[in-house]
Amino acid sequence: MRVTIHDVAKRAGVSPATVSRVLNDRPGIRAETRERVLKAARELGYIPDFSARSLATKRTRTLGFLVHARHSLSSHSFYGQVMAAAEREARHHGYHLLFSTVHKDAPLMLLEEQRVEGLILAGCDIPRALILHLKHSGVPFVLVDNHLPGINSIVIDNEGGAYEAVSHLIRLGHKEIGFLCEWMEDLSFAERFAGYKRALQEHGIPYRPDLVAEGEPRTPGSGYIAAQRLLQKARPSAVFVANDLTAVEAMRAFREAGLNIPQDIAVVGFDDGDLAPVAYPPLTTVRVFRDALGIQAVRRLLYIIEHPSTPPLQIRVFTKLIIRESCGTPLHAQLSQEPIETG
Amino acid sequence: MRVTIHDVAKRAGVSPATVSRVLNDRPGIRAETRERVLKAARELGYIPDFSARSLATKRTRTLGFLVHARHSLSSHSFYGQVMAAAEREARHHGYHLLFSTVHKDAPLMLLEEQRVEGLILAGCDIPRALILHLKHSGVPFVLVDNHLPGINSIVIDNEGGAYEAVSHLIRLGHKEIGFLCEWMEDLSFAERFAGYKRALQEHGIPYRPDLVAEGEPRTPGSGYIAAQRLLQKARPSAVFVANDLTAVEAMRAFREAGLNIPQDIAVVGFDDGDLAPVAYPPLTTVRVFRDALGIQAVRRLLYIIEHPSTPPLQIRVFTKLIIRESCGTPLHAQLSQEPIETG
DNA sequence: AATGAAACTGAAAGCGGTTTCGGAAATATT
DNA sequence: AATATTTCCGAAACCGCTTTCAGTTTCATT
Repeated sequence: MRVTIHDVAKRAGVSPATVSRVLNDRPGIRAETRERVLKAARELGYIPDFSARSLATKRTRTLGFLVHARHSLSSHSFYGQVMAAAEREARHHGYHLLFSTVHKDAPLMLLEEQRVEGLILAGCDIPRALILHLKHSGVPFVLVDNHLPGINSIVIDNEGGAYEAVSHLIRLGHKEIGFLCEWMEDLSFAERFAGYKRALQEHGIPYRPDLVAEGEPRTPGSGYIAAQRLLQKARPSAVFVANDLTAVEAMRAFREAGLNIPQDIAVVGFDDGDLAPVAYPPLTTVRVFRDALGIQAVRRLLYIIEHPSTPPLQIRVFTKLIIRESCGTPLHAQLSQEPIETG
Repeated sequence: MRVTIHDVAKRAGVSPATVSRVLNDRPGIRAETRERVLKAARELGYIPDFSARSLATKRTRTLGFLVHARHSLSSHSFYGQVMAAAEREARHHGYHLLFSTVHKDAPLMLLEEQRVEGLILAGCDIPRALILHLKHSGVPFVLVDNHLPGINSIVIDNEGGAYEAVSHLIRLGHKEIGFLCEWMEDLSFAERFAGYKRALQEHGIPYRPDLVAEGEPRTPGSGYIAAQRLLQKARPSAVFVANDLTAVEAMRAFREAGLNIPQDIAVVGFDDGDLAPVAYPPLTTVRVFRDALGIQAVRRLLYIIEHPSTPPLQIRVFTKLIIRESCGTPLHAQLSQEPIETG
C-alpha cells in the first residue's frame, strides 16, 4: 500500500495540510513541527505522488522535446546530444523531458492533456503549419536549429560559421571555392550558402554558379553525388560543404576522381560531429555547440513559462572554426606567413 | 477555462460517469447516448486531463528511457537511434517516453512518484548496484545492451557477431588476426573478445596475446592508441576492432604507420553506425539493429507491466556482417573461389 | 399485463495532493 | 490581567477523472 500524505500526517500528529506545507517549504510552520513532519516522512519513506500533485497544482514540471519523425539518420546523433544537454539543464531546474517525434497533432496534444508545460521543437523540418498553430494557441514553445519571425528560437550561426569557414579558405589562397550541400531547400543549408556568398563577395571574389552543386535530398551518399556533379562542371581548388556527412562523402568522390585532399582540393565541413575528427583526412569544420543549443532552449522555455507575455527572442549560438587537416596549408609561400588561426 | 468532463456531460445531458465510459470504450452504453456524448465532446474540443486521469487510474502510460550520464559521446548516436525506435513502438501502444540520464536515485524516483510505469535502461555502464536495487524493488524494467542473470534484458549478439566477423577474416585467408578495443572491462567488448577467441579456436588458430591491445577508457583517440600499441608488439595481417569508432581511429594509426588498408592490413569493425559507410576505406563491420533493440525493449517492458510475474527473459538481437572495403578480398588465389558471403 | 432479466445510467466516493479560510494558540501591547 | 496581534495549524473544498453500487429503463417472457 502506498504511503500517502495522510499517513505522514497521522504519524506526525498533524494534518495533511501541514505536511504539505512543510514539504513545499511554505512559511508559517513552527520549527519543532517541521522537524516532526520531516522525521515522519523520512521514516515512512514518503514520496509525493506525481499525478496527484500535478492535478492539484496544474504543473507537471515536464517539457516536451520533439524532433521530426523522418529526420535524417545522421541527425540522430546531433539532436541526441542537444537533448542530452537539455535534459541536464532541465533536471537542474527540477524538470523532466518527455521525448517524442512530431506526429500529426501529437505536440499540441501533449500540451492540451496538460502533460507538459512547454515544448522544444528541434530541427528545420518541423512543419511550418504546426509551428504557426502552436503560436496561435499561445502555448509556450521554442524552436531549436530553426526559426520563424516572431517565434522564440535558438539558432545556430549558420551564416557566420560559413562565412568564417570560407574566409579561412580564402586566406589560404583559394580563389575557386565550391559549395556543396544535400539540398538547398533546407533552411540551415540555405543560410550556410548565404555565408559562403558573403565571404566571396567581401573578399572580392565573383560568385560562380558552376561552383555550386546539390545532392539528392535525404539520400545516403548524397554528398558523393553532389561532388560528382560539381566535378562535371568545374575544378575548384577548395570546397565548403554544408555539413560533415556530406563533406566526408564528397571527399570520397574526390579521392575516386584522383584528387588528393587537401593538396588538390581543400575541404571544409560544418557541424563538427563524431565524424569530423576521424574522417580521412581529419575534417576542418565549423563546430556547432550542441550543448549550448540544448541548454539555451531549456532556459528560454522555462523563462517563457514563468513570464508568458515576454516578447519573442531569437538566440544565436555562435560557432567556431576547427582547423584540422582537410583544408591544408596556405597555397602560396607568401601567404604562409599570415596567421591562419581564426580566434 | 479548461473544458472538463462535467462540461461535456452537461452539454450531452448525461452524467460525467457516462462520458467517461464513452470516452474509454467501456461497454453498456446505448449507441444513441454514445453518439450524443461524442458529439458534445467534439463540439467542446474536450481533451481529458492527463494528471487527473492517471491519478484516478494509477497509470501514466509513460515509460522511462534512461542512459548513463557520462556515456561516451559516440554512443549518443547509438542510443539516440534506439530511443527513436522505442518511442515509435511505445507510441503505437499508446505510451510516451520520458528521457533521463541515470543520476543517483533518479530512476527509482520516477517510479516511486508514479511518473512512469516502467524503465528502459540502456547501456553497459548502468551501475550494477542500481540494477539490483531495482530488481529488489520489484519495479518493471528492462536492460538494453546490457544484462545480468535473472534480469529482463535485450542484448546484442556480441559474441556471435564477433565470431562472424573474425570467421570472415579467416575465410579470407588471414591467420594473424589482431583484436583491438577501448578497454576490456566493458561488457560488450569482453563478449566481442570472446567471439574473437572462439572463432580462432574453432578454426584451429592459436590465440596470441600479443595480437591483442586496448586503448584508454573514454579517451578520444583511444583506437589510435590501441593500434599503436598493437603495432609495437606484432604485425597482424588483419584486425577485428570492437567498435566502429575505434576501428576508424585505428585505421588512421595504420595508415600513418605506412600500412595500406586493406592490402597490408584488413580491418573489421562492429556497430555499423553512421561512421562505417563513410569511413576511408568504407568499413566492413557488424551491423547492430538498433531499431530492433528499441522495439523489443518496449514490447518486453509493456509485457512485464501487464504480467508482473512473468519469468525474466533475455532477448538476443542477432547481428549481420556488412562487407565493405576495409577487409579486402581473399589473400590467396585458391581461397578466392570460396564464397565470402555470410548469409 | 405482470414479472424477471438485462441493459443503461447517475450519485457519490475515491485517487493523493494543495490551498483557502477561519479558529486556536502564542506573543505583544496597554 | 485583559485585549490586540501574530503566528500556526486544521477542516474542508477542490483539481478532473474513474468506478462501484444501486437504481431506473427497457425488453423479452409468461
